[in-house]
Amino acid sequence: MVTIYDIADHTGYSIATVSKALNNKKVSEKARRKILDAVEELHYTPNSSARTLATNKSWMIGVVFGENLGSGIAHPFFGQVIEGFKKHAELYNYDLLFVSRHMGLQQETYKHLSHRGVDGVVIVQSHGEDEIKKLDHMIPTVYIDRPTNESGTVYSDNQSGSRLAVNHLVENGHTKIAHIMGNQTTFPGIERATGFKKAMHEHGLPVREEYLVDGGFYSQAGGREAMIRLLSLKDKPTAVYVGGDEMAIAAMKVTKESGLKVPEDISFIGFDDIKIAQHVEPALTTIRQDKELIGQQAAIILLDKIAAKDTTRIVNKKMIPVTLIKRESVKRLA
Amino acid sequence: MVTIYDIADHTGYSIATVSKALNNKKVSEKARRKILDAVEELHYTPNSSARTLATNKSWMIGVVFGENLGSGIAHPFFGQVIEGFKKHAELYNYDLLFVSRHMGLQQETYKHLSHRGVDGVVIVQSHGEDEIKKLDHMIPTVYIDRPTNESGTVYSDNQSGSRLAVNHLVENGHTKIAHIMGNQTTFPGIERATGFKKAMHEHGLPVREEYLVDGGFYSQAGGREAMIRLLSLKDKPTAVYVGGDEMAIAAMKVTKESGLKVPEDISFIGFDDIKIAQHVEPALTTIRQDKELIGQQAAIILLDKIAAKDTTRIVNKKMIPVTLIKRESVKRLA
DNA sequence: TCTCCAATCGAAAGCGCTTTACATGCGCAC
DNA sequence: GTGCGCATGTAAAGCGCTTTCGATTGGAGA
Repeated sequence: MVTIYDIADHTGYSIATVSKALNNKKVSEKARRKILDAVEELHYTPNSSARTLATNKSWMIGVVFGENLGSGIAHPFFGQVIEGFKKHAELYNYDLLFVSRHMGLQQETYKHLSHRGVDGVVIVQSHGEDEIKKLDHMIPTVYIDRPTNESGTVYSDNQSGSRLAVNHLVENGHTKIAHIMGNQTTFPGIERATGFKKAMHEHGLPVREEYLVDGGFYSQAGGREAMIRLLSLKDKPTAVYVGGDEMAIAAMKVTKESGLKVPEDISFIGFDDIKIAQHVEPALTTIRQDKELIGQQAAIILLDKIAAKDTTRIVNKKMIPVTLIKRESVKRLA
Repeated sequence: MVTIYDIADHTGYSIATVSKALNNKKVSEKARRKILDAVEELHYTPNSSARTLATNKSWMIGVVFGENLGSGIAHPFFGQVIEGFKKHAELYNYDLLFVSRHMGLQQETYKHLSHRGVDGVVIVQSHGEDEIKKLDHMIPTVYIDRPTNESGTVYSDNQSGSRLAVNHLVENGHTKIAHIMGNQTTFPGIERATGFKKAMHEHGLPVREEYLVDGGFYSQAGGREAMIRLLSLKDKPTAVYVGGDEMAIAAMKVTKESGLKVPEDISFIGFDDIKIAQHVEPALTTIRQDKELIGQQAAIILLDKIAAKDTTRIVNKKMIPVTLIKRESVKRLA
């Protein structure tokens, strides 16, 4: 391994001067030139551990996926969010460190992150595990899809999304509208359900108890179960607003299996606009979350925090607008 | 920041003893106990940079996505592969470092990786960019979906996949079979096309020039273009084997748009079995690559290399079996 | 009681880099 | 010729940890 000592020997300068030349500090042009030439010639590569040790700055950002996200990196929603985050962070020369979480306890994850000396942390999850809050006292942190009063966070405007969905349904003549909710301990689940109820009230529509079913943690299995419950009702809804595309897709599927037609008999609106949404039959009308933008904004918040050595405990929340994507799963009622 | 010096002061032992206790080296039970207690009490967290500097071992594995993979982490195929890789690497306490590649040149990526001192590198891409080979002389490396004579690599048994596809089509009475190829500078593209030709020959079927079209880099746009060319033929194929699901989905879509029925008029088989495949209409019959397994096997190879300080230049290639997933996009010819 | 050995611990060097505080040498004005 | 200030370079300490090798200790055996 070639070090600055080798460069120093080779050029006749001291290691201090070499270090300065490499860091664009003040040295004569002549020295800089000679040193840079030697760097080239000897194939010198700086050692980031040594630098981190000396400067206490790692240029790494830790990425933590919540345990409930089984698919991790490959998650259809959060994967894209992280990609958006990464693109922005890269511009500022940060690398992303995906830490392992098999140690189980969040407590351990938090220790691990500080062990690694990351400059900041982005946490991707939607519920529970408050233990990790401790992190924030130590390392700049930004949360995605999860509110917090201690830190930065970015999430979609879930309530407006619900309103968009209900409005669209009402405009198409629907009044018997059900809602398959995401788990009610998750932030998006709660917000979307709340928005749904508000929007129904705004239209003077009743929120019927039996039209409000829990679909669990946004999986197809959960969506399927919830829809089955809805289908077993004597007085079925004519439209259902589903708080997640995966659930919505499963819900559509099971209603088709039951012999009903989508959207002729029952209309559907999802939430997320994951890639699959446009490919199912009928193509799913849904509320699109801007995943790239969410990731990017999270990166912006985090980098700001890092730069500011933010000890001021500023709480920064960003709500990202959502849009209605009209496709084929909603039918106008005669 | 609390260091081993603090622990040493607090317990009365030297930093050497503290270090040993923390690393399960030989110290008395009494010392170990006192030290571990102090660690707990003072909330000591080791500093990985210092340790890496001293041991020359970072416990990080660098992850590099090829530039041609626009979607990066969110890629429907490679995202899952990396997730499989991660799961295995985690078991051995490695963290994954996704390095930024905006610096452009592979040359730079390679420097960056050695700058970071990662213990190993996994490269995810399917073509070109040979510059990165240099890496392998420095850092243990494993490639995914890309052959190399210098290193470890894992990929699916593409040729067998093609055979599976062709056999299935032939069994269903098809003889006029076209192939939309992945770009012929990519390894999977070449292999699948080769396998296709071989299989056709085995069945005594001609490989017609105009039935072999290039779909480019596995995108929907490319698949669409290629299919349009096939549809413009006077003598159309009755089945097309598409070297990638994204392309296949687009191809099916455009033939439906053209007024033809799938699979009644034209049957389709894809390759990959990405998540969307089962949701399109008709559900796509395809050759499934075992993404988790590919990732896991890549991790196994890499960790072996790292452990062996492999200077023996062993070339380790693993070919992962593929399976035919029958769904609805292939129709038996009358 | 004395010797000797094994077990246990610690001093110190070193990993590669940054940074402060100071030394050196130069040109310039007087 | 003297003195001054400035530009440039360097010595050395320090970041937190590992590891070698020698010092110390306690106890077993004679």
